[in-house]
Amino acid sequence: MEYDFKSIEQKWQSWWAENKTFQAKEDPSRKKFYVLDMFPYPSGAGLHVGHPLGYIASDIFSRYKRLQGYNVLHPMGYDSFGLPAEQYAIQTGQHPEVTTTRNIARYRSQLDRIGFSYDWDREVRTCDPAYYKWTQWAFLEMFDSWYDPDADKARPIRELVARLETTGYGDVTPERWNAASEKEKSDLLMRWRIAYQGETAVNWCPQLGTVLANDEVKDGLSVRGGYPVEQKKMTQWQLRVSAYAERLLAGLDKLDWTDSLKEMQRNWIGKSEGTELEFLCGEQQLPVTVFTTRVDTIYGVTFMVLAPESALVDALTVPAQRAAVDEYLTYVKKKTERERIAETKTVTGVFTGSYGTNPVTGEKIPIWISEYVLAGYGTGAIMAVPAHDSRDYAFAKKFNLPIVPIIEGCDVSEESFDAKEGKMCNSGFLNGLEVKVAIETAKDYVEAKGLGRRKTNYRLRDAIFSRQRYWGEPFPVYYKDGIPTALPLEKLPLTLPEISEFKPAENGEPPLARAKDWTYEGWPLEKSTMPGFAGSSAYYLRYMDPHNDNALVSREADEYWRSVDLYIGGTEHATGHLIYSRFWNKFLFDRGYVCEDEPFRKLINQGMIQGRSSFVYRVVGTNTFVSAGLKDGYQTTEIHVDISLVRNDRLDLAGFKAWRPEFADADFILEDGEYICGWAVEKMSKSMYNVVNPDDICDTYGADTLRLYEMFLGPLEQSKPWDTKGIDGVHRFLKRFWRFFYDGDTCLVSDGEPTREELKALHKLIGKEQEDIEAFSFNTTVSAFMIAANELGALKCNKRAILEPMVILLSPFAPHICEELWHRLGHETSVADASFPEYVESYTVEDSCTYAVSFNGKTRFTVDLPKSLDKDGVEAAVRPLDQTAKYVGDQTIVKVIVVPGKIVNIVLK
RNA sequence: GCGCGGGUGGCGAAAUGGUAGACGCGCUAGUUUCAGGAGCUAGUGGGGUAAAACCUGUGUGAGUUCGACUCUCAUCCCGCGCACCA
Repeated sequence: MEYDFKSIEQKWQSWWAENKTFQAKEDPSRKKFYVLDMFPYPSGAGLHVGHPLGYIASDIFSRYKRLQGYNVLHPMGYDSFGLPAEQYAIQTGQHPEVTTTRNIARYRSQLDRIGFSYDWDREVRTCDPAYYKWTQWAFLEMFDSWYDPDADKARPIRELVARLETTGYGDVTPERWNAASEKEKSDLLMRWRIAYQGETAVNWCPQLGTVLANDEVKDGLSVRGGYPVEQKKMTQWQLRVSAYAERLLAGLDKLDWTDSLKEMQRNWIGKSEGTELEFLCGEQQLPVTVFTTRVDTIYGVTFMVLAPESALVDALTVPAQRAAVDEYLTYVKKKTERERIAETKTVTGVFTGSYGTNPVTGEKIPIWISEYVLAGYGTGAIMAVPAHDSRDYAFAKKFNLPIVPIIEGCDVSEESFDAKEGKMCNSGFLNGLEVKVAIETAKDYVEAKGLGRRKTNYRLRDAIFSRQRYWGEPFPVYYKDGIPTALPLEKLPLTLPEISEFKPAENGEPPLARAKDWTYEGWPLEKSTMPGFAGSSAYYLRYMDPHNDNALVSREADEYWRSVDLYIGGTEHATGHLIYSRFWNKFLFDRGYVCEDEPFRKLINQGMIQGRSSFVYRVVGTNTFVSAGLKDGYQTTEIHVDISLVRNDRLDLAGFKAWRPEFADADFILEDGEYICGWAVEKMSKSMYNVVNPDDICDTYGADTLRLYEMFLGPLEQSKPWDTKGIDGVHRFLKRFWRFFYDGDTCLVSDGEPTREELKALHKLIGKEQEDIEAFSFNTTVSAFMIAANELGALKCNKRAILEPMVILLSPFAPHICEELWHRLGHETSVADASFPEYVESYTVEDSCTYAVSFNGKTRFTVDLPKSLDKDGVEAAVRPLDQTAKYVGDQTIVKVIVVPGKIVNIVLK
């Protein structure tokens, strides 16, 4: 019987499901390993061949760990709340739940065909009330907590209330607190709660009708849909992520993530250490605080700049400048975020008419307003040092403000000197100091004189947590006398009400305003819902204990599974999900609900798989198509052609004619009797006719081939184009592998003793597979299988003692064929429960000098050498021996290069 | 501007400082099969040769080294991230 992947794959997929082969159970007697994929958002388009790349890698790793004896948790679920389903609902009137359920079913059937070892009993869906009960619970816990900077962790809000009542906290005295009304108390507590309501500038997207978080906006456009976003002041629910900035930053050091991803998070958190200084400004001598990282340049300050949104603008504008300032503010306000970004090179600004006093020099300097100063960062006001800051420089040049260099010998006639190097001059007590020293000296000076203080700023903002949307978790909050009040825990989950239409209500309120009786005990419930990242922030915890109705995760389950050992997913979540999850987890850790403060110990980012589009070239004005190699002789238009009509860049002419009516009578100019298509690497999308569906690959080649091929394509972390033409290679390998066992219906497997050569081939593979899988180098592992097959094929080896371990080795990559062969070899239990073959190094040691070998690290040989060594050629006997490097005379051999028969080179130390 | 990755055959790619291009695709030749497809054998960086020999070759230039795709410096290009962040 030939390798019949179709029946094999179906058979074992059902068998695994029936036998619950991959069900994970807590078992304290066994070592655990938790392998997690970033769960997908089930979109209407279904999976293309790029989506499963990471899933295949994690599945291989899971199965590998299981063979190594670990108790593996490998779950899957769906991130099923979110904008696209709701946009679709608005357009079609279909309930998002309906489309979401349908999309999930499609995803599931696509995933099932690939033969993943998921424990589907642990599936979670973020839109399931039994799941989002715990999202709402976590929100209430955050609402019920404050960040205690002394303990450096979140604590119950009642502890803060107790302090406010007795000793006061911050600028709130006990007298003020105790005299405050309920409403005032609520407002005050919002200043400290982890989940709080507050007014800030938000990213408002009119087309989507909702606010968005910073990571949901890119280049002034919404990430979902690409609609323009504008800044707007609104009162919103927010999460105090900024309180965790330092811990989120410090925690990175302990994580086994790639440097680039850590760097992205560091950039996003944006720590900057500097100084805050007070300048007395205007007639009223208003103290204005500025933030700077370069106090050393204080003698070079020639003006100040306020952000247009700064609260001080009004007070510092003198009557004579009022009209000009108003005009400028109107101009700024009119601009969308996108225009602002596009025009960053244009320098704009206006003079307030006021002057401030440099606290160190006493000098009077003009105060300007400009949009290059951001209200949201630092204090929204800066001291400008045009000589040593390029933005200040551009501004000074434009408005003819003085530029005073304060570093010896620098030339500021053409551009500013931003580097932190050189010796200070024109700077009073700082003169002669190196810049780096001067920064510290100036900081000390300013603090000692009481002019300012050291201050650390972060770019990381609190997360805006409300969305004016329907398809998300409702906030478990109602407004009692206008005071935001937590719903009692026993009322959770607060389920989404049915509504008839998904558009915002006529009065501009969120869609939930359309719900009948959206109240609790007669009080109105919150009408916005939570954002997409809410449900994905703790899903990895829920997998540990998905059916628990009393807790997000039980203590036992949490203490057993602890945290994710390996997390695989795309890099697009670097500054969104991966920040929020870490924040969320740290919060739960602070409050004692989980035992690890970091959720994902190791993280791998799989690359994207791009499409490979094919083109035909139509000669302009005709219905004649010219082959790619000849197109230069004609004037042509490039037309995307469906890649299913193309094989190895050769066009299926009949298929092409049948594809579209207008091509039915197409003519072709061929080269060597064939039409060669052009190609390009582009994103996979329907409009480019380059989408490859994994189902189709499973139909023609089988899931095992798909799995092997996706791994073989190249390094996991690298982005690469999908090119179906290489797939035959791995498919051939599987067919060859099958033929080691069967020739037609004849079983070839014999019981003989393996030879040393055969054992060598096997153990080379075992060693390579262990090494490569641990290093996530799956493409070279697949190569190693092929090499082993070549070697064993040349040896005509059909011995059980070799083939049986081969089946185990291959099973993480190609589980179906291996399961089939495993059972045919007489086993009754799954190959997934076998043990990984033990590696014996001595089998792989070379016993002839066929290859170059070295003595450094892995020792393969010792060499008998004469005591006197001649660089140009040494006669020596080389003996195979797996021992460590020996001495030659009193010198250590560091390396010896050997080619057949002679020593090429010797290195001594 | 700052930061992080990368540049190796026609293509995807391998190479602890030690025979560069493993493995696969594609291509070429041979062979097998009624055929479709597939299988098997050999070859395949470039130049050179009847075949060898030989010369050359990992973006570019320098350096360290007996020896560099690999390490260091400079430079050019590509990808990604962050960015009027003071």
